Amino acid sequence: MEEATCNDDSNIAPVTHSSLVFDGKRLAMDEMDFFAQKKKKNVVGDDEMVHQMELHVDTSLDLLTKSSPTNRSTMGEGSSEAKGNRRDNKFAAVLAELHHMNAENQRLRDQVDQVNDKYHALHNQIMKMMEKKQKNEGKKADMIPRPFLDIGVAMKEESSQQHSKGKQQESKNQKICSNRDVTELEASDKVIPRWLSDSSFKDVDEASENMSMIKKARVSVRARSVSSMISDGCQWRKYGQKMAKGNPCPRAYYRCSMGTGCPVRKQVQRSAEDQSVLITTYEGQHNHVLPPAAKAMASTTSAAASMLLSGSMPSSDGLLHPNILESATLPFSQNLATLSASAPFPTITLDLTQSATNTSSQQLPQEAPQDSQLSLISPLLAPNLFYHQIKLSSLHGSQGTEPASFADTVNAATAAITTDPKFSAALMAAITSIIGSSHPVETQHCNNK
DNA sequence: CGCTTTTGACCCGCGC
DNA sequence: GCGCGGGTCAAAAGCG
Repeated sequence: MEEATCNDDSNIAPVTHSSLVFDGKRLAMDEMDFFAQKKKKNVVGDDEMVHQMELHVDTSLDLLTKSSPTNRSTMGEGSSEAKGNRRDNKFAAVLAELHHMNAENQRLRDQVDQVNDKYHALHNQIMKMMEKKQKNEGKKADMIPRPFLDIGVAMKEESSQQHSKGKQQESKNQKICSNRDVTELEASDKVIPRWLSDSSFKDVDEASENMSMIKKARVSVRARSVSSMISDGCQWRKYGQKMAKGNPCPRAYYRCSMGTGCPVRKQVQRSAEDQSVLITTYEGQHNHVLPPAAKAMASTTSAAASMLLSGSMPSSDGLLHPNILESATLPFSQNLATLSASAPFPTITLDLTQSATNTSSQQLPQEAPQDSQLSLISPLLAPNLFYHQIKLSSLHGSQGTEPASFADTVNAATAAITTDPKFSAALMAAITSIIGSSHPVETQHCNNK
C-alpha cells in the first residue's frame, strides 16, 4: 500500500493527493489497490471482493455527482458547472489511469512471481540432479557444481581463501564511504532480492558475507570508443589515475557521484593490445535512485554480477566445472561474456568489441586463452550493451557495431535468451534493481541527500 | 564559489 | 623485511 502512495512516479502523487479531498474516492482506490489484494483475499472471496470494489467505485462516482450541485449552489454560475464537469472528467481520467497502472502493476508482479516460481522449480530440479550425480559418482564435495543461484554454500567456500582480504577490503570501503552514511549503506544492504534472501543461507553472517561478495563482484565491459569514457547515464567523479603495469595507457578510477556515499566505482582503461578498446570495470551496487538512462547499464551490470555469483563461480582450484559450461553452449554466448577465474575478485567480462557475426567463429583476443577465462553466460546482456555501443557510436561517430550485425545480434540473442535458464535469474536481478530503485526506502535515501 | 580533475603521497596485500 | 603494484586519499589546480 505504501509502495503505491510513495511511488516516485509523478503520475501517482496528484491522485493520492486528490484522494484526500474526495474521501470517498480514497476508499475506492484503497479497494482497487492490487498490492493489498492477497491480504484481502484471506478475508473475503474473489467474487465478493470484486463486487465490493465495483460498489465502492460506483458509490464514489455517485458522491462526486452529488457534490456538484452543492458546488453549483455555492458558486451559483454556469461557468462553475462547466468547471465542475471538467473536474469530473479529469478525475475520471485520472481514476482510469490509476486503474490502468494498477493493472499494469499487477501484471508485472505476476510476472515476477512467475519468474520466482520458475527459479525455485529449477533450483529444486538442479539440487535433485546434483544429489543424484553425487551418489552416482561419489565425488568430493568441492567438485560439485554450485547450485544455480545457491550462492550460500558456494560463496563460503570461495571466500574462505579470500576471507581475510575481503573483510579488510570491506572495512576499507566502509571507512571510505564512511562515517558519512554507514547507516544508509546498511539500509541499502537490506534491500535484498527474494532469491538472495533464500533459505539456503545458513545464517545472517553467511548472508551478509554473500552480499559483501556481490559488492566485490566486478563487471567488466569491453567496447570500442574514441572517447575517454562510455556514457552509462551515471555521474562519475574521478578520484585517481594510475599507470598500470604492462599498459602504456593510464587506468582511471571513478566513483559514482549521483548519491552521497554511493559505493559504486568503476575503472576505465584502454586495452594494451588494442587502444581503441575501452575497458570499463564496474564494482558495487548503487544505493540511490538511478535516472532512466543509467538504469539500463546498472541493471545489466547488476544482472551480470548476480549471474556471475549465482552459480558460475569458479571453484577453489581456479577451474570451472564442466557442468556449468553447459549454459555456454548457446549460440552467441561465447565471447560476449567471459568469466575471469584468476582475478582477485570474481569478474565477468562483456565483450562488445566483436560483431555478432564474428563471435561465433572468433576467439576472444587475449584474455580467454591466457587468463583461464571461459565463456559462460547467456547473451542476455548483449542487447542492452549493444544499445549503449550504438548510442555511443552515434554520439562520437566512432567505429561501433554495424547496424545490420547489431540487428542480427539482438535477434539471435533474444532467441538464445528464451532458452537460457539463467535468464530468469538475471531478469530477476534486473527487475529487482529497477523496482528497488523506486522503493520508498531508497527514494527516501535519495531525498535525504 | 562549488565542483571536478590532477597528481604525488600513502596504505595495504602479496611474492620473494 | 623489502620491494612492487594496485588502489585510495587529499591538497592544489582548473573550470564553469
